[in-house]
Amino acid sequence: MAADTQGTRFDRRKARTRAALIDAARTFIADQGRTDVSIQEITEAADVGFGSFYNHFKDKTELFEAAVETTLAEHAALVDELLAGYDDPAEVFATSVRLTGRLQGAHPATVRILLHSGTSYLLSEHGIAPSVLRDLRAAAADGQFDIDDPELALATVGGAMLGLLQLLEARPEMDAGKAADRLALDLLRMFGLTRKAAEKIVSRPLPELSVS
Amino acid sequence: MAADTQGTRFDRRKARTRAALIDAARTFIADQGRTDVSIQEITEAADVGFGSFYNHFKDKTELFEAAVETTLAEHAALVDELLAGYDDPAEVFATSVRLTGRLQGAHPATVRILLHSGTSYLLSEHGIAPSVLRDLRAAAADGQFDIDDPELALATVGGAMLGLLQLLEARPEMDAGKAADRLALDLLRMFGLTRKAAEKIVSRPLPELSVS
DNA sequence: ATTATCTATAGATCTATAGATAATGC
DNA sequence: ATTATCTATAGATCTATAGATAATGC
Repeated sequence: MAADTQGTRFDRRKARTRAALIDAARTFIADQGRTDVSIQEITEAADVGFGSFYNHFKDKTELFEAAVETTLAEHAALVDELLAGYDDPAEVFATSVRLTGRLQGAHPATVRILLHSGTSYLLSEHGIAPSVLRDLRAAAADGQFDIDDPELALATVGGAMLGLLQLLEARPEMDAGKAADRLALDLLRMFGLTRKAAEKIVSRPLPELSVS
Repeated sequence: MAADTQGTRFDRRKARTRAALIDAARTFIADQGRTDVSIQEITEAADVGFGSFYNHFKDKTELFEAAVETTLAEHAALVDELLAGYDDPAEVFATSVRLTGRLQGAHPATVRILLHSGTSYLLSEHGIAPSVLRDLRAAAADGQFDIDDPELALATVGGAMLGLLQLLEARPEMDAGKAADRLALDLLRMFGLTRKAAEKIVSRPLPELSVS
């Protein structure tokens, strides 16, 4: 069997402990929305000795920051992978929105964690923000999108996206795909496309989002 | 002198203590982004005896919820008052966005608290959500806005608004008024207005936002 | 007389560390 | 030999309550 990771067996054991702690932290955020659990509860949930916590994190804040950043990174990696085949910036943008709006079924914990972090990570290096910003700049540069300030556009669409996820959490009976597609359409229109042009982009087939 | 409030002097004293606690809680959120301060720190900041806390709140959660709700209510009252003279739904909507984007100068603590609460209050009864929803429905009903699902529209614009506030927090050198007006324009366009029509609405004079 | 406020404190909880144990490297 | 893990615990902190005090109502 191949090793899970690079490095010695020692390193892998260490990484496993760290991952167990981060996973426990993520579960507390996603299931209970709480970050004020005791370190003891965390190590118990991670099935790890209490003292091991301090081998990896200075305090709880550091653990929860790592947990959120890990989640953002995984989300970004997922979207990146699914969008590998696309290259038109407007389509890449619209597809990111359509996919993220459909995330709840396959990755409910990720959605909860994104919502828990609120807007504080909208401009973060760790999530999809950098690549979305790149797409927005590209679409603005080739004249597809009418954008004045790409960072403002990024903050706007990121916030709107969180708003959609929040609504879907509150209204589980809603059709998430329909709502996500509508948001994508609205955002394209916000960038100056006609309804017709936007509909065309939004009705293209989506890559498959599989449960992990 | 007139009493601050209805009720007996007893009631007023009680209300003052409660308000001091809520104010202390708001200051902790706004200045430090922390809700994990001890009850002792809170009562000290409020200059209130420790035990008094329990006359008003069951626990810290209850206090901080009250603090956020109070802030949302004040924000809604402020926007309501400033918009008293307007009646065209599209203009009311655009003006709400333009004003809230300019909130930071006059009410920085309010902005911090809105951001701290993230998207969780986007659909709350206590803030401006109910009246924005009303405006969106009205604008959709008379054909000014192309909206399919008013709640989706509400979540979208609320999230976008939070995104703007987050960006302005991170980039204090930005021109808040310009950014807010641009967001208002973009959102109008999102609802199907042409750039020209949106510009016309967004260039109307604003009511004055005074520091309180 | 009533009720909110305040002070003091018991008991619970929580953090951070020290020292022992176990796993791996070389 | 080295290093992460684990267990145990001292000391700090924190919560919730009890009981005393002070302000107001009638």
